[in-house]
This record gives sequence, structure tokens and C-alpha cells, in this order.
Amino acid sequence: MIVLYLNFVEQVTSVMSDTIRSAGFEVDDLGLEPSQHADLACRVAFKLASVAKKSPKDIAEQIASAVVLPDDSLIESIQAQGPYLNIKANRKYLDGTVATIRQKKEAFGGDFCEGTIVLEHTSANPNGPLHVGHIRNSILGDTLGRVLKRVGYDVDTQYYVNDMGRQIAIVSWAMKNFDFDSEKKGDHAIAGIYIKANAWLEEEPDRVAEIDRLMQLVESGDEETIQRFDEVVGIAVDGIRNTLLRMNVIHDDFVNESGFIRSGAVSRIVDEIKATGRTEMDDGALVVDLSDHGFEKTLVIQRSDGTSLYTTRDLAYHEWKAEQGERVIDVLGADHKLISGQLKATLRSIGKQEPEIVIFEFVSLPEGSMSTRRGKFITADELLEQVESQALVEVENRRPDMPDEFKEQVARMVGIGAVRYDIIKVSPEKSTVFDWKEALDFEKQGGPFIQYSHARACSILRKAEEEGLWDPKREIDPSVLLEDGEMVLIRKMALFDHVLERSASELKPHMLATYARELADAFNQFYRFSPVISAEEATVRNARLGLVDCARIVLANVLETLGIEAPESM
RNA sequence: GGGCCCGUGGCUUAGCCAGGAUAUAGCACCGGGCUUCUAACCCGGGGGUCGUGGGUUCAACUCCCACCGGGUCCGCCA
Repeated sequence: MIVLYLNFVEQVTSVMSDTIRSAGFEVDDLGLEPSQHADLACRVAFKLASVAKKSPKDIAEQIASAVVLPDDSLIESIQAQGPYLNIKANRKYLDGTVATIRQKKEAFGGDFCEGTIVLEHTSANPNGPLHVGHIRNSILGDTLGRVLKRVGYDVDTQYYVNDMGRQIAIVSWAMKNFDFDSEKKGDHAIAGIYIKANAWLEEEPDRVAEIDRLMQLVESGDEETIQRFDEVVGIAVDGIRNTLLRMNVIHDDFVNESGFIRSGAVSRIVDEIKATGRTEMDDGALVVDLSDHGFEKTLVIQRSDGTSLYTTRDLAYHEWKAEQGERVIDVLGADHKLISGQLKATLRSIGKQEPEIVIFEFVSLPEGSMSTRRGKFITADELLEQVESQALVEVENRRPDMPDEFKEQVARMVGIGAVRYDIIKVSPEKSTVFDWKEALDFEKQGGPFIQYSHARACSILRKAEEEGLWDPKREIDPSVLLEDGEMVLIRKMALFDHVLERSASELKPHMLATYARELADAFNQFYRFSPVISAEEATVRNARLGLVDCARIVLANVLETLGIEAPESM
């Protein structure tokens, strides 16, 4: 028997709809949501008030008194409190939640959607290492991917590699003209020559023609130039991928832009756009008129020398992505807002599927915006190093007797957890300013707090097992869990599906961060007030151990969805 | 100049799109708690004209308009 929050909502919806109809009202939206006053609160009386010409309070009371609960219900009561209808879940719901978590374990939470999604995120230019702005994209994208996978979608995450744009031409050119520091990590060394090249090109603008020439050669398929581009791109992407994996950010595919030139997809799609009659020549460049889609300015899709632009290749890429999945989602920085709108409009105009776009605002430095070209950025690698070494100090303080290997491993997990949590907890439309002091200050109730809660749960279970008091396979009787802290924790765990559902449907993974904190909070309060191993009655101790096991499972599942490792000890 | 985003206690932040019950949490501040399952913890307290001014509504942090402040974008970069 699967008894969960979503079933509860279904039952409430059904009972409430029936009751309201039998009371002679009609309504489509019940306005149900979790509330601090009940498991679900219903605001429907407000909506009915104006139609029924009665006070919301009277309507709520009328509805409440007409409720007939089915025999096999998960609903304890539906009571009017002023204009609100407060719906409480019953014991069966609580006990069922505990049983379900113990039965489903790491599969608890999600698995109620189906379909395929292509999710593109990060896609930073391979002209240097990822910086602290890029990783907002990576962490947002990776967490979103994890959320979508958990709710049941088949997700393919992709990094779109710009392997033939102007920046790469500059890097390739720089490789010949400047010293490449092979001592450094590849992506950092690439940035080194890229920055120098840009500075030089600014002083000697005549040399820009050499860059243009390289782009023409690569677009026309010149083998030697392509090889030189591939070489620098490979070096940079290796470094970037290394950083991503270090942060637990996993891409299923790295897709090269150049592939769409070579396959002919780009020229094919340009022809398709031309065929709509909305293109024109402007100063030798081919532009698309999107005024009927609300864009005043035209969109350039071909340079006057005939080469393609990022946008052009992106059109072909999106056409291809739409063939790979039913939904296409892109995570992009706010600077792409206009261009992504134009991209969507162009795809629409040729009858292609448009992507769903998740936009995040910028991360800047106290002295201004970041720029790879000007060398003004803090790299993700540097951030991770600093955070991990700070985390090591914290572990040393707390667990001085543990072996170095343990300390380092915990520092790594905690450092990454702190970074990922700090970034994902803020809603993406907020622009932020990077601050070293804040980044290295392990905020209370951040990633490490949640990881700590998980470690505590593990350590309680470990100790109980050592003392022969616990076996993970043991049957428990959850109905003896009657303390406030116990029931609050169970209710919070039951909401995991609700949070996943909203997070996935709104493409807002930051909601999961709030939930993770609340869950850890509920667990901490429970074990602070309810002794587990030293509980007097065996049945209570047993049930509490089962509850700790549940908390351990749900915390681990939430952390996994956030891309944060769950240490068993820290 | 135009478009878009943001503006919530000293600082960071949830809630806003789908308006309703005392506005969420953390940091900092004040007070309390380790002979008891790891104190990266827990309990209590002070602190808010939800940028400003209008409007819609029985009800506005939430919707609409104007303004102020910050960010960002505005064709041959990505």
C-alpha cells in the first residue's frame, strides 16, 4: 500500500469537491495548500462568498458540517476555523508515510511524471576556466536535472560546446603567438593566453583580420584550422569538465557546435528561414525580421562574410534537441534573455519546437561584473580550494582524533555541499555579489547543517546496531510515535513529494533547498527532545529507531537531489 | 532613451506568477542549555512603514500604474 501526501491531496480534493457540490456551490479551484495550521488548508470559502452572498465564515462552517468522510480515508477531520477549512490527516497517513519510506528507501520521493527532456546548462565558452558566475548556471542546471530525474523524467543533460566562435578563434590564434603555461591546469592556461591576446588585439586592431580569417577557414572546413581549434577546445573542456565533476555536476553529453555546420543543418535551417520571406540583407549581413513577434530589432543570422554566428548554430542545435526529447529546457544567464526570445521566435516562425528557458541573474564582484576577456573573475577551482581548506579547519576542530583521510574526505563533501547549497538556495532571479567572507563563512543551517543531520541519524543507527538494539529490517509500530516532534518530522517527510512536484513543474530547484533545511530542522528537534536509544519502552525505542531510519533515508534522498553528498559521519 | 529582472529587520534571504489566518529563515545582537544518541546542535528574546506614492479589492509583500534606487540587454560577441 502506497500512502503518501499526493494521495492525501487527491482524497481531500475529491471529498471537498463532493461536499461543495452537495452544499449547492460550484467551484473549480479549491485553493488547497499545506499550512502551518493543518496538513492542508482550503480557502474556497473566500471564493464562494461573493457568489453565495454569504460571509466566508458561514460558508466554511456550512461546508465543514456537510463533510462526509469515506471509511477508508486518510483524513482525520475537516474543520472550519473562521473563513478557512483546515484539513488534518489521520494516523493512517502518518503510519503509512513511515511504512512507505522504509519500504521504498532511496526510491522514496518522486516518480510520478514521465517523458523525455533535453536539459542544457553551463555551456560556458571554452576560453578559460569556469568562474563563480558560471557555476550558478551549473548548479542550477544540475540540481534541476536531478529534480526532473527524481520526479520521473528521462533527462539528458547537455553541455553545448562553442568550438568555433570568435573567442575560440582568438584562443587558437593566441596559442601561436603567446606562451602557453603548461604547468597550469589547462583551462586556466587557456585563459592566460586568451586574456593576453585580447589586450594585444585592442592595441593592434589590424590583427583582427587574422581572427576573421581563422573563422572563415574553420567554417569552410579547413582541416588544419579545425585541428588547431579542436586542440585548444579540448584542453579547455577537459579542465572545465574536471571542475564540474568536482562539484558533482554531471553532463550526459558534450555537444559540439561545429557538428551542425558539418552536417549541413545550419545551412538547411538558414534556407528554411529564408523561405519564410522574413529575411533581408542589411549591410551584407543576413537578418531576420521578427517584428511580428514583438522584436523591434532584426536578428543577424549570417555575417557579411558569409560565416554563421552562435545564434545560427544554436537554431540548428535546438532543432536537433527537439528530436532528442519531448521537452527542451535551457538554463541561461540573464544576458541571454533577449537573444533567447529571438531564438524562440525564429524557431516558432519555421514551425519548430521552442525551448523552455530558465533564466538566472548575474553574479558580480564587488568591483563590478566578471569578464573572462579582461581577466576579471574568481575561478570555481579557487573557490572550491578555499572552501575545502576552510572546511578542513572546521573538521580539525571538531574531530581531531580522526585519521587525515577521514578529515579530508569530510572537508571535501562539506565544502562542496556548502557551495552548492549557498548557490541553489537563492532564487535565480536575484542578482548576487560574490563575497569571499560570506563564501567561507559556513552559514548555520546551510549545506553542512543538513549533512550533519544525516550524519547524526546514521550515527544513532550505527550505535544502536552495535548495541544489538537495531536491525534495519526490523518491523516497527509507528503508531506509538505520538510526540509533537515525531509527528512534525513525519509530516515534513511526507511533503517531499509535494516539494518535488512544485519544484519540477515550476522549474525552481531552490524550493528544495528550503525544504531540506526544514527537514533537517525537524529531525534535529525530534532527536533533541525524544531519546532514541535510551527510550524506556522497547516498542517506542524501536519505533523511534525506525523513524531515525526514515529521516536518514529522506535526508539522503533530498541531499542526493541537491547534488550534495550525505556523509555517514562528520 | 527603450525592454527585462531585483528592492522584505543592521546584513543575506523565503513568500509574490495562482491576493486571504500573527511576513520565512539564517548571520549579527541579548539570555539559557554539553556526566545523557557528534553542541557543524537546541530553547528563549529584542529588532520589519515588505523601496516610495497612487489605484483595484471585503482583503495587497502578492495584482495594476507612476516614480526612485541597483543590475542587465539593446544586429554581424556568446
